[in-house]
Amino acid sequence: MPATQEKTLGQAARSAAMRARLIAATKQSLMDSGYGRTTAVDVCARAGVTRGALFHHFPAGLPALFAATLNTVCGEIGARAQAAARHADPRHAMSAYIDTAWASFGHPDFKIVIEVWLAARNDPALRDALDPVIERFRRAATPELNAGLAAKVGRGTQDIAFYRLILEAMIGMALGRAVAADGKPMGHEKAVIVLLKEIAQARAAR
Amino acid sequence: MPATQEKTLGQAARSAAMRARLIAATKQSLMDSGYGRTTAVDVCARAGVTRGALFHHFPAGLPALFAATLNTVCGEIGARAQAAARHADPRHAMSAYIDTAWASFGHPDFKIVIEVWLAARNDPALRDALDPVIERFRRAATPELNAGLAAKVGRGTQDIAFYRLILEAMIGMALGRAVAADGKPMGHEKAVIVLLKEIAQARAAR
DNA sequence: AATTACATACATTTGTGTATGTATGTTTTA
DNA sequence: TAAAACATACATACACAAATGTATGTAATT
Repeated sequence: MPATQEKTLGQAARSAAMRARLIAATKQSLMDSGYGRTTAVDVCARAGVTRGALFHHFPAGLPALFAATLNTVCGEIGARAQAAARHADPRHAMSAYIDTAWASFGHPDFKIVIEVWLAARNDPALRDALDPVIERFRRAATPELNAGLAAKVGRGTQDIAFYRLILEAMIGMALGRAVAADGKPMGHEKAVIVLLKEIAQARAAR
Repeated sequence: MPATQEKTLGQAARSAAMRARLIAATKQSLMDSGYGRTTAVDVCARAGVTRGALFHHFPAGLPALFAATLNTVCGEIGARAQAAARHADPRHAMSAYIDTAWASFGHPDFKIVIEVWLAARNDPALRDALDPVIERFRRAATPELNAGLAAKVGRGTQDIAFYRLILEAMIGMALGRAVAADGKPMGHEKAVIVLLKEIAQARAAR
Protein backbone atom coordinates (compact mmCIF):
# COMPACT_ATOMS: atom_id res chain seq x y z
CA MET A 1 0.00 0.00 0.00
CA PRO A 2 1.31 3.37 -0.97
CA ALA A 3 0.74 4.99 2.41
CA THR A 4 3.34 2.87 4.19
CA GLN A 5 5.62 3.04 1.15
CA GLU A 6 5.54 6.79 1.32
CA LYS A 7 6.47 6.56 4.96
CA THR A 8 9.53 4.49 4.24
CA LEU A 9 10.50 6.26 1.07
CA GLY A 10 12.88 8.92 2.29
CA GLN A 11 12.54 12.50 1.29
CA ALA A 12 14.69 12.40 -1.83
CA ALA A 13 12.56 9.67 -3.35
CA ARG A 14 9.40 11.38 -2.19
CA SER A 15 10.52 14.57 -3.83
CA ALA A 16 11.19 12.82 -7.12
CA ALA A 17 7.84 11.09 -6.91
CA MET A 18 6.03 14.36 -6.37
CA ARG A 19 7.81 15.96 -9.30
CA ALA A 20 6.78 13.02 -11.43
CA ARG A 21 3.19 13.37 -10.23
CA LEU A 22 3.13 17.05 -11.10
CA ILE A 23 4.59 16.35 -14.53
CA ALA A 24 2.08 13.58 -15.14
CA ALA A 25 -0.75 15.90 -14.12
CA THR A 26 0.60 18.53 -16.49
CA LYS A 27 0.68 16.01 -19.32
CA GLN A 28 -2.90 15.03 -18.58
CA SER A 29 -4.06 18.61 -18.46
CA LEU A 30 -2.27 19.47 -21.69
CA MET A 31 -3.74 16.43 -23.38
CA ASP A 32 -7.34 17.14 -22.57
CA SER A 33 -7.45 20.85 -21.87
CA GLY A 34 -4.66 22.25 -24.01
CA TYR A 35 -2.09 24.80 -23.00
CA GLY A 36 -4.53 27.66 -22.54
CA ARG A 37 -6.50 25.90 -19.85
CA THR A 38 -3.56 24.26 -18.18
CA THR A 39 -3.16 26.45 -15.12
CA ALA A 40 -1.33 25.95 -11.87
CA VAL A 41 -4.67 25.48 -10.13
CA ASP A 42 -5.76 22.82 -12.60
CA VAL A 43 -2.51 20.88 -12.51
CA CYS A 44 -2.42 20.85 -8.73
CA ALA A 45 -6.03 19.74 -8.53
CA ARG A 46 -5.21 16.83 -10.82
CA ALA A 47 -2.15 15.97 -8.78
CA GLY A 48 -4.16 16.22 -5.59
CA VAL A 49 -1.91 18.84 -4.01
CA THR A 50 -2.03 22.58 -3.50
CA ARG A 51 -0.03 25.16 -5.37
CA GLY A 52 2.33 25.22 -2.44
CA ALA A 53 3.69 21.90 -3.57
CA LEU A 54 4.13 23.11 -7.12
CA PHE A 55 5.99 26.23 -6.10
CA HIS A 56 8.12 24.22 -3.74
CA HIS A 57 9.35 21.85 -6.44
CA PHE A 58 9.32 24.40 -9.26
CA PRO A 59 10.15 27.77 -7.73
CA ALA A 60 10.00 29.37 -11.17
CA GLY A 61 6.37 28.33 -11.46
CA LEU A 62 4.49 26.99 -14.41
CA PRO A 63 7.09 27.75 -17.10
CA ALA A 64 9.60 25.53 -15.34
CA LEU A 65 6.98 22.81 -14.94
CA PHE A 66 6.16 23.02 -18.63
CA ALA A 67 9.82 22.77 -19.49
CA ALA A 68 10.23 19.71 -17.29
CA THR A 69 7.13 18.17 -18.83
CA LEU A 70 8.30 18.80 -22.36
CA ASN A 71 11.66 17.35 -21.45
CA THR A 72 10.03 14.22 -20.09
CA VAL A 73 7.76 13.84 -23.09
CA CYS A 74 10.64 14.32 -25.49
CA GLY A 75 12.60 11.72 -23.59
CA GLU A 76 9.74 9.26 -23.92
CA ILE A 77 9.42 10.06 -27.60
CA GLY A 78 13.10 9.47 -28.11
CA ALA A 79 12.87 6.18 -26.25
CA ARG A 80 10.00 5.06 -28.46
CA ALA A 81 11.99 5.96 -31.54
CA GLN A 82 14.94 3.92 -30.32
CA ALA A 83 12.72 0.98 -29.50
CA ALA A 84 11.20 1.16 -32.96
CA ALA A 85 14.64 1.38 -34.54
CA ARG A 86 15.57 -1.96 -32.99
CA HIS A 87 12.74 -3.73 -34.77
CA ALA A 88 13.39 -2.02 -38.08
CA ASP A 89 14.79 -3.76 -41.12
CA PRO A 90 18.37 -2.51 -41.48
CA ARG A 91 18.39 -3.37 -45.19
CA HIS A 92 16.17 -0.43 -46.03
CA ALA A 93 17.58 2.46 -44.04
CA MET A 94 15.13 5.05 -45.20
CA SER A 95 12.07 2.89 -44.73
CA ALA A 96 13.34 2.06 -41.29
CA TYR A 97 13.81 5.70 -40.52
CA ILE A 98 10.27 6.48 -41.60
CA ASP A 99 8.95 3.87 -39.21
CA THR A 100 10.98 5.13 -36.30
CA ALA A 101 10.03 8.73 -37.00
CA TRP A 102 6.35 7.88 -37.16
CA ALA A 103 6.68 6.00 -33.90
CA SER A 104 7.54 9.40 -32.46
CA PHE A 105 5.34 11.83 -34.31
CA GLY A 106 2.38 9.52 -34.63
CA HIS A 107 2.07 9.05 -30.91
CA PRO A 108 -0.77 10.92 -29.18
CA ASP A 109 1.69 12.48 -26.75
CA PHE A 110 3.13 14.51 -29.56
CA LYS A 111 0.18 16.81 -29.12
CA ILE A 112 1.82 17.98 -25.92
CA VAL A 113 4.90 19.00 -27.83
CA ILE A 114 2.82 20.96 -30.30
CA GLU A 115 0.77 22.71 -27.65
CA VAL A 116 3.71 23.80 -25.54
CA TRP A 117 5.93 24.59 -28.47
CA LEU A 118 3.35 26.79 -30.12
CA ALA A 119 2.51 28.52 -26.85
CA ALA A 120 6.15 29.30 -26.22
CA ARG A 121 6.13 31.42 -29.35
CA ASN A 122 4.26 34.17 -27.52
CA ASP A 123 5.32 33.68 -23.94
CA PRO A 124 8.85 34.95 -23.29
CA ALA A 125 9.15 33.32 -19.88
CA LEU A 126 8.03 29.97 -21.26
CA ARG A 127 10.25 30.40 -24.27
CA ASP A 128 13.29 30.94 -22.10
CA ALA A 129 12.47 27.90 -20.01
CA LEU A 130 11.90 25.77 -23.07
CA ASP A 131 14.88 26.93 -25.05
CA PRO A 132 17.31 24.19 -24.00
CA VAL A 133 14.77 21.45 -24.70
CA ILE A 134 13.92 22.84 -28.10
CA GLU A 135 17.57 23.26 -28.96
CA ARG A 136 18.25 19.66 -27.99
CA PHE A 137 15.47 18.50 -30.29
CA ARG A 138 16.62 20.73 -33.11
CA ARG A 139 20.12 19.31 -32.98
CA ALA A 140 18.82 15.77 -32.90
CA ALA A 141 16.59 16.36 -35.91
CA THR A 142 19.02 18.26 -38.12
CA PRO A 143 21.17 16.03 -40.34
CA GLU A 144 23.74 18.78 -40.71
CA LEU A 145 24.26 18.66 -36.93
CA ASN A 146 23.72 14.96 -36.29
CA ALA A 147 26.14 12.55 -37.91
CA GLY A 148 24.11 9.48 -37.02
CA LEU A 149 21.03 10.92 -38.60
CA ALA A 150 22.96 12.02 -41.66
CA ALA A 151 24.24 8.49 -42.08
CA LYS A 152 20.68 7.22 -42.21
CA VAL A 153 19.08 9.80 -44.44
CA GLY A 154 22.02 10.77 -46.61
CA ARG A 155 24.02 13.95 -46.98
CA GLY A 156 23.11 15.17 -50.44
CA THR A 157 20.89 18.20 -50.97
CA GLN A 158 18.20 15.94 -52.40
CA ASP A 159 18.48 13.53 -49.51
CA ILE A 160 18.03 16.28 -46.99
CA ALA A 161 15.07 17.71 -48.87
CA PHE A 162 13.44 14.29 -48.81
CA TYR A 163 14.19 13.97 -45.13
CA ARG A 164 12.55 17.34 -44.54
CA LEU A 165 9.55 16.27 -46.54
CA ILE A 166 9.12 13.23 -44.34
CA LEU A 167 9.44 15.27 -41.18
CA GLU A 168 7.09 18.03 -42.25
CA ALA A 169 4.45 15.57 -43.40
CA MET A 170 4.58 13.81 -40.05
CA ILE A 171 4.34 17.07 -38.15
CA GLY A 172 1.39 18.02 -40.30
CA MET A 173 -0.35 14.75 -39.52
CA ALA A 174 0.46 15.14 -35.84
CA LEU A 175 -1.12 18.58 -35.87
CA GLY A 176 -4.14 17.23 -37.66
CA ARG A 177 -4.56 14.62 -35.00
CA ALA A 178 -4.09 17.22 -32.27
CA VAL A 179 -6.93 19.36 -33.61
CA ALA A 180 -9.19 16.44 -34.45
CA ALA A 181 -12.35 16.40 -32.42
CA ASP A 182 -11.32 13.46 -30.32
CA GLY A 183 -7.63 13.08 -30.97
CA LYS A 184 -8.29 10.04 -33.10
CA PRO A 185 -6.11 9.39 -36.14
CA MET A 186 -7.39 10.80 -39.39
CA GLY A 187 -7.52 7.75 -41.62
CA HIS A 188 -5.10 8.67 -44.35
CA GLU A 189 -2.00 8.56 -42.18
CA LYS A 190 -1.10 5.00 -42.97
CA ALA A 191 -1.49 5.60 -46.70
CA VAL A 192 0.86 8.57 -46.51
CA ILE A 193 3.46 6.55 -44.62
CA VAL A 194 3.27 3.77 -47.18
CA LEU A 195 3.61 6.26 -49.99
CA LEU A 196 6.65 7.82 -48.36
CA LYS A 197 8.27 4.41 -48.14
CA GLU A 198 7.55 3.71 -51.80
CA ILE A 199 9.11 7.00 -52.77
CA ALA A 200 12.10 6.17 -50.59
CA GLN A 201 12.55 2.82 -52.29
CA ALA A 202 12.21 4.36 -55.72
CA ARG A 203 14.85 6.88 -54.79
CA ALA A 204 17.13 4.16 -53.46
CA ALA A 205 16.74 2.13 -56.65
CA ARG A 206 17.85 5.02 -58.83
CA MET B 1 -10.11 62.50 -44.58
CA PRO B 2 -11.75 59.66 -42.70
CA ALA B 3 -13.63 61.84 -40.25
CA THR B 4 -15.87 63.42 -42.85
CA GLN B 5 -16.11 60.16 -44.74
CA GLU B 6 -17.44 58.52 -41.63
CA LYS B 7 -19.99 61.28 -41.38
CA THR B 8 -21.33 60.65 -44.86
CA LEU B 9 -21.07 56.92 -44.68
CA GLY B 10 -24.43 55.82 -43.36
CA GLN B 11 -24.79 53.46 -40.47
CA ALA B 12 -24.84 50.22 -42.45
CA ALA B 13 -21.48 50.98 -44.02
CA ARG B 14 -20.13 52.25 -40.73
CA SER B 15 -21.19 49.06 -39.06
CA ALA B 16 -19.46 46.98 -41.70
CA ALA B 17 -16.36 49.13 -41.40
CA MET B 18 -16.24 48.68 -37.65
CA ARG B 19 -16.64 44.94 -37.97
CA ALA B 20 -13.77 44.94 -40.43
CA ARG B 21 -11.66 47.00 -38.04
CA LEU B 22 -12.33 44.59 -35.20
CA ILE B 23 -11.49 41.64 -37.40
CA ALA B 24 -8.29 43.31 -38.58
CA ALA B 25 -7.34 44.04 -34.98
CA THR B 26 -8.00 40.41 -34.10
CA LYS B 27 -5.77 39.25 -36.95
CA GLN B 28 -3.02 41.57 -35.78
CA SER B 29 -3.30 40.38 -32.21
CA LEU B 30 -3.31 36.73 -33.24
CA MET B 31 -0.28 37.29 -35.43
CA ASP B 32 1.94 38.85 -32.83
CA SER B 33 0.47 37.68 -29.54
CA GLY B 34 -1.09 34.33 -30.35
CA TYR B 35 -4.46 33.05 -29.30
CA GLY B 36 -3.70 32.90 -25.62
CA ARG B 37 -2.97 36.59 -25.34
CA THR B 38 -5.63 37.74 -27.72
CA THR B 39 -8.25 39.08 -25.34
CA ALA B 40 -11.25 41.35 -25.82
CA VAL B 41 -9.37 44.13 -24.07
CA ASP B 42 -6.37 43.75 -26.34
CA VAL B 43 -8.35 43.60 -29.56
CA CYS B 44 -10.39 46.66 -28.65
CA ALA B 45 -7.30 48.61 -27.69
CA ARG B 46 -5.82 47.82 -31.10
CA ALA B 47 -9.03 48.82 -32.83
CA GLY B 48 -9.22 52.01 -30.80
CA VAL B 49 -12.63 51.26 -29.35
CA THR B 50 -14.00 49.97 -26.08
CA ARG B 51 -15.41 46.56 -25.45
CA GLY B 52 -18.83 48.07 -25.79
CA ALA B 53 -18.28 48.25 -29.53
CA LEU B 54 -17.16 44.64 -29.67
CA PHE B 55 -20.14 43.36 -27.77
CA HIS B 56 -22.43 45.47 -29.87
CA HIS B 57 -21.23 43.96 -33.14
CA PHE B 58 -20.53 40.49 -31.78
CA PRO B 59 -23.06 39.87 -29.01
CA ALA B 60 -21.69 36.38 -28.54
CA GLY B 61 -18.34 37.89 -27.63
CA LEU B 62 -14.87 36.76 -28.56
CA PRO B 63 -15.75 33.32 -29.97
CA ALA B 64 -17.95 34.93 -32.60
CA LEU B 65 -15.22 37.44 -33.41
CA PHE B 66 -12.71 34.63 -33.79
CA ALA B 67 -15.08 32.79 -36.08
CA ALA B 68 -15.57 35.88 -38.22
CA THR B 69 -11.82 36.42 -38.31
CA LEU B 70 -11.12 32.85 -39.32
CA ASN B 71 -13.77 33.12 -41.96
CA THR B 72 -12.18 36.27 -43.36
CA VAL B 73 -8.69 34.79 -43.31
CA CYS B 74 -9.88 31.61 -45.00
CA GLY B 75 -11.57 33.72 -47.65
CA GLU B 76 -8.35 35.60 -48.29
CA ILE B 77 -6.44 32.35 -48.44
CA GLY B 78 -8.89 30.95 -50.96
CA ALA B 79 -8.62 34.12 -53.02
CA ARG B 80 -4.83 33.86 -53.06
CA ALA B 81 -5.06 30.25 -54.15
CA GLN B 82 -7.39 31.18 -57.00
CA ALA B 83 -5.12 34.03 -58.05
CA ALA B 84 -2.14 31.66 -58.05
CA ALA B 85 -4.12 29.11 -60.05
CA ARG B 86 -4.60 31.63 -62.84
CA HIS B 87 -0.89 32.02 -63.33
CA ALA B 88 -0.20 28.31 -63.14
CA ASP B 89 0.86 26.19 -66.09
CA PRO B 90 -2.19 24.08 -66.95
CA ARG B 91 -0.03 21.47 -68.66
CA HIS B 92 1.26 20.15 -65.34
CA ALA B 93 -1.83 19.92 -63.19
CA MET B 94 -0.12 18.59 -60.12
CA SER B 95 2.77 21.01 -60.18
CA ALA B 96 0.26 23.78 -60.60
CA TYR B 97 -1.72 22.52 -57.67
CA ILE B 98 1.38 22.45 -55.50
CA ASP B 99 2.04 26.08 -56.30
CA THR B 100 -1.48 27.16 -55.56
CA ALA B 101 -1.54 25.19 -52.33
CA TRP B 102 1.71 26.70 -51.17
CA ALA B 103 0.37 30.15 -52.01
CA SER B 104 -2.18 29.40 -49.30
CA PHE B 105 -0.27 27.48 -46.68
CA GLY B 106 2.98 29.32 -47.13
CA HIS B 107 1.44 32.67 -46.37
CA PRO B 108 2.17 34.15 -42.93
CA ASP B 109 -1.56 34.55 -42.28
CA PHE B 110 -1.88 30.81 -42.10
CA LYS B 111 -0.52 31.10 -38.60
CA ILE B 112 -3.86 32.58 -37.63
CA VAL B 113 -5.64 29.48 -38.87
CA ILE B 114 -3.35 27.25 -36.86
CA GLU B 115 -3.68 29.29 -33.68
CA VAL B 116 -7.45 29.48 -33.74
CA TRP B 117 -7.93 25.99 -35.02
CA LEU B 118 -5.77 24.46 -32.33
CA ALA B 119 -7.35 26.59 -29.62
CA ALA B 120 -10.83 25.52 -30.69
CA ARG B 121 -9.89 21.98 -29.79
CA ASN B 122 -10.23 22.77 -26.11
CA ASP B 123 -12.78 25.57 -26.05
CA PRO B 124 -16.32 24.28 -26.63
CA ALA B 125 -17.79 27.73 -27.22
CA LEU B 126 -15.11 28.57 -29.75
CA ARG B 127 -15.43 25.19 -31.34
CA ASP B 128 -19.14 25.64 -31.87
CA ALA B 129 -18.60 29.06 -33.39
CA LEU B 130 -15.85 27.77 -35.66
CA ASP B 131 -17.54 24.60 -36.74
CA PRO B 132 -19.13 25.92 -39.95
CA VAL B 133 -15.88 27.53 -41.08
CA ILE B 134 -13.89 24.39 -40.43
CA GLU B 135 -16.46 22.24 -42.17
CA ARG B 136 -16.33 24.52 -45.19
CA PHE B 137 -12.57 24.15 -45.33
CA ARG B 138 -12.74 20.41 -44.87
CA ARG B 139 -15.11 20.03 -47.78
CA ALA B 140 -12.97 22.23 -49.99
CA ALA B 141 -9.84 20.24 -49.17
CA THR B 142 -11.22 16.73 -49.47
CA PRO B 143 -11.03 15.28 -53.00
CA GLU B 144 -13.79 12.81 -52.18
CA LEU B 145 -16.10 15.76 -51.53
CA ASN B 146 -14.82 18.24 -54.09
CA ALA B 147 -15.07 17.26 -57.74
CA GLY B 148 -12.92 20.13 -58.97
CA LEU B 149 -10.14 19.20 -56.61
CA ALA B 150 -10.43 15.54 -57.54
CA ALA B 151 -10.07 16.47 -61.21
CA LYS B 152 -6.77 18.15 -60.43
CA VAL B 153 -5.20 15.64 -58.09
CA GLY B 154 -6.73 12.43 -59.40
CA ARG B 155 -9.17 9.95 -57.95
CA GLY B 156 -7.07 6.84 -57.40
CA THR B 157 -6.04 5.70 -53.95
CA GLN B 158 -2.44 6.52 -54.77
CA ASP B 159 -3.35 9.93 -56.11
CA ILE B 160 -5.21 10.82 -52.97
CA ALA B 161 -2.37 9.60 -50.78
CA PHE B 162 0.03 11.82 -52.71
CA TYR B 163 -2.37 14.72 -52.36
CA ARG B 164 -2.50 14.14 -48.61
CA LEU B 165 1.27 14.01 -48.46
CA ILE B 166 1.48 17.40 -50.14
CA LEU B 167 -1.08 18.90 -47.80
CA GLU B 168 0.42 17.50 -44.63
CA ALA B 169 3.91 18.61 -45.57
CA MET B 170 2.67 22.13 -46.19
CA ILE B 171 0.78 22.20 -42.92
CA GLY B 172 3.92 20.98 -41.18
CA MET B 173 5.96 23.76 -42.73
CA ALA B 174 3.30 26.30 -41.86
CA LEU B 175 3.41 25.15 -38.26
CA GLY B 176 7.18 25.34 -38.28
CA ARG B 177 6.98 28.89 -39.47
CA ALA B 178 4.36 29.72 -36.86
CA VAL B 179 6.57 28.55 -34.03
CA ALA B 180 9.75 30.03 -35.44
CA ALA B 181 11.18 32.74 -33.27
CA ASP B 182 10.32 35.51 -35.68
CA GLY B 183 7.85 33.93 -38.06
CA LYS B 184 10.47 33.85 -40.74
CA PRO B 185 10.52 30.96 -43.22
CA MET B 186 12.76 28.09 -42.28
CA GLY B 187 15.02 27.76 -45.29
CA HIS B 188 14.22 24.29 -46.52
CA GLU B 189 10.67 25.09 -47.62
CA LYS B 190 11.56 25.84 -51.21
CA ALA B 191 13.58 22.65 -51.50
CA VAL B 192 10.66 20.60 -50.24
CA ILE B 193 8.29 22.24 -52.72
CA VAL B 194 10.69 21.54 -55.56
CA LEU B 195 11.05 17.95 -54.46
CA LEU B 196 7.29 17.52 -54.31
CA LYS B 197 7.01 18.78 -57.87
CA GLU B 198 9.71 16.38 -59.03
CA ILE B 199 7.90 13.51 -57.43
CA ALA B 200 4.69 14.68 -59.07
CA GLN B 201 6.31 14.72 -62.49
CA ALA B 202 7.86 11.32 -61.97
CA ARG B 203 4.45 9.99 -61.04
CA ALA B 204 2.86 11.63 -64.06
CA ALA B 205 5.50 10.12 -66.36
CA ARG B 206 4.80 6.62 -65.16
C1' DA C 1 -39.15 59.56 -31.68
C1' DA C 2 -37.05 55.43 -32.07
C1' DT C 3 -33.26 52.81 -33.08
C1' DT C 4 -28.38 52.27 -33.70
C1' DA C 5 -23.68 52.71 -32.15
C1' DC C 6 -21.04 53.04 -29.13
C1' DA C 7 -18.79 54.40 -24.03
C1' DT C 8 -18.80 53.92 -19.03
C1' DA C 9 -19.19 51.58 -14.77
C1' DC C 10 -19.64 47.67 -11.78
C1' DA C 11 -19.72 43.01 -10.01
C1' DT C 12 -17.71 38.61 -10.49
C1' DT C 13 -14.45 35.23 -11.63
C1' DT C 14 -10.04 33.27 -12.10
C1' DG C 15 -5.32 32.99 -11.89
C1' DT C 16 -0.86 34.48 -9.85
C1' DG C 17 2.97 35.55 -6.54
C1' DT C 18 4.31 35.52 -2.05
C1' DA C 19 4.35 35.20 2.85
C1' DT C 20 3.60 32.45 6.59
C1' DG C 21 2.30 28.24 9.19
C1' DT C 22 3.13 23.36 10.34
C1' DA C 23 4.10 18.55 10.20
C1' DT C 24 7.45 15.30 8.91
C1' DG C 25 11.84 13.87 8.12
C1' DT C 26 17.09 14.29 8.84
C1' DT C 27 21.25 15.47 10.96
C1' DT C 28 23.93 16.84 14.86
C1' DT C 29 25.16 16.86 19.41
C1' DA C 30 25.23 15.57 24.21
C1' DT D 1 20.74 6.86 21.59
C1' DA D 2 17.76 10.50 22.89
C1' DA D 3 16.87 14.97 22.07
C1' DA D 4 17.62 19.23 20.24
C1' DA D 5 18.35 21.81 15.88
C1' DC D 6 17.59 22.20 11.39
C1' DA D 7 15.75 21.38 6.71
C1' DT D 8 12.28 19.69 3.75
C1' DA D 9 7.62 19.27 2.03
C1' DC D 10 3.93 20.74 1.78
C1' DA D 11 -0.87 23.63 3.09
C1' DT D 12 -3.14 27.98 4.08
C1' DA D 13 -4.10 32.73 3.47
C1' DC D 14 -3.79 37.26 1.46
C1' DA D 15 -3.11 40.91 -1.78
C1' DC D 16 -3.29 41.89 -6.48
C1' DA D 17 -3.99 41.86 -11.52
C1' DA D 18 -6.58 40.94 -15.53
C1' DA D 19 -10.45 39.37 -18.07
C1' DT D 20 -15.33 38.68 -18.46
C1' DG D 21 -20.47 39.64 -18.66
C1' DT D 22 -23.85 42.87 -18.02
C1' DA D 23 -26.30 46.95 -17.10
C1' DT D 24 -26.84 51.59 -17.98
C1' DG D 25 -25.90 56.07 -20.10
C1' DT D 26 -25.55 59.08 -24.27
C1' DA D 27 -24.72 60.92 -28.76
C1' DA D 28 -25.67 60.29 -33.52
C1' DT D 29 -28.80 58.38 -37.46
C1' DT D 30 -32.90 57.67 -39.58
